[in-house]
Amino acid sequence: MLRLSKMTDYGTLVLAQMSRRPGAVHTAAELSEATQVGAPTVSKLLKQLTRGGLLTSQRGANGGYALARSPEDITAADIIDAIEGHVGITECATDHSNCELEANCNVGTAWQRINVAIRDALRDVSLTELAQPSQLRAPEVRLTGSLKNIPIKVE
Amino acid sequence: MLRLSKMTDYGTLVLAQMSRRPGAVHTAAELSEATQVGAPTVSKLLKQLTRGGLLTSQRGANGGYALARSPEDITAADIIDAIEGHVGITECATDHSNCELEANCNVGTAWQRINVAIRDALRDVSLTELAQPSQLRAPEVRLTGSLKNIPIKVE
DNA sequence: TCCTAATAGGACTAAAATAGTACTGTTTAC
DNA sequence: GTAAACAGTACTATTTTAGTCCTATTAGGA
Repeated sequence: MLRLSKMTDYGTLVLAQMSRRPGAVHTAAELSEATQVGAPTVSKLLKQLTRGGLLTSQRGANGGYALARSPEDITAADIIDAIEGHVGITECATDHSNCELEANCNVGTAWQRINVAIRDALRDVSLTELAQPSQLRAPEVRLTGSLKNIPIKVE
Repeated sequence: MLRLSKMTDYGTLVLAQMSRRPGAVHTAAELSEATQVGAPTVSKLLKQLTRGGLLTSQRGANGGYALARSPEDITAADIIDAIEGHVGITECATDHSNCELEANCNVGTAWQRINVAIRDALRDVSLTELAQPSQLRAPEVRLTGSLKNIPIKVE
């Protein structure tokens, strides 16, 4: 847990690809070709990103998708929100039926603090940075292959 | 995504319960009773937490589990590591077979930066804080019921 | 020594979330 | 009017997570 879904991974690839020509209009087929992610999947992602306000779409012949704003103004938080929905670190149920012991459930604000810190971190990184080839490579980390192949060892 | 699994949620409840009497030895049955989490599940959690070094265990009659160190020295990161394993925000595969396009996969260090920020946030919160009844309640947040029932709305 | 209380470990099943696909409808350019 | 392209939705398959159960091991006490 605490990791990105594959869809977000793919979504980042697609957006990174688009950010190479920020003004251009890209078709789903073209982006699928460029990223090697399956066409139906790319199509689904593009719809989600459009609904999330990150892309604009143009129907019909010569239509396609374009970035709704400059890559600097798109953050990791935006991408995750668009693809995974706006979820926090803890689940939330509007229904309280399964919790008998109130004594144990004062475990709230500390997690909220963590959650805010996470969102700050996510908001602090732009698509531009996400799309950038990495100059400083961590010594033991291999950086070929897609995002999902980057072993991240923290501490 | 980017949320805690139920097991981590339960694990926190169990640890919070134990932190009330930091030196004491608790049996799995007792903790299940106190937290209302199913006995086999609590048992499984306690094993994981023990393997993770957060608890010490004593077998046999009068045996049970105790905190391996003071609640101040147990962090949210420790709990997550013990229960969910030491994972980063991105998946990691040792096998590179599915990634054809190397051009798209320079998307590494920015995620690493985010990952480090997240781990810092998790390391900054101790079990003591997690177990504390929350004094400052966010206005719209209901803090009765278990952890999973706290709707966390960020921004 | 034997019985009971307790954890250790692992295998297995069930449920839920995710990923991926397919189909049908709508819009627009030529 | 036809083809290109997105929009929306429903469905299936896969994977992950949650939860249960069984057997083994350890330790205390009668």
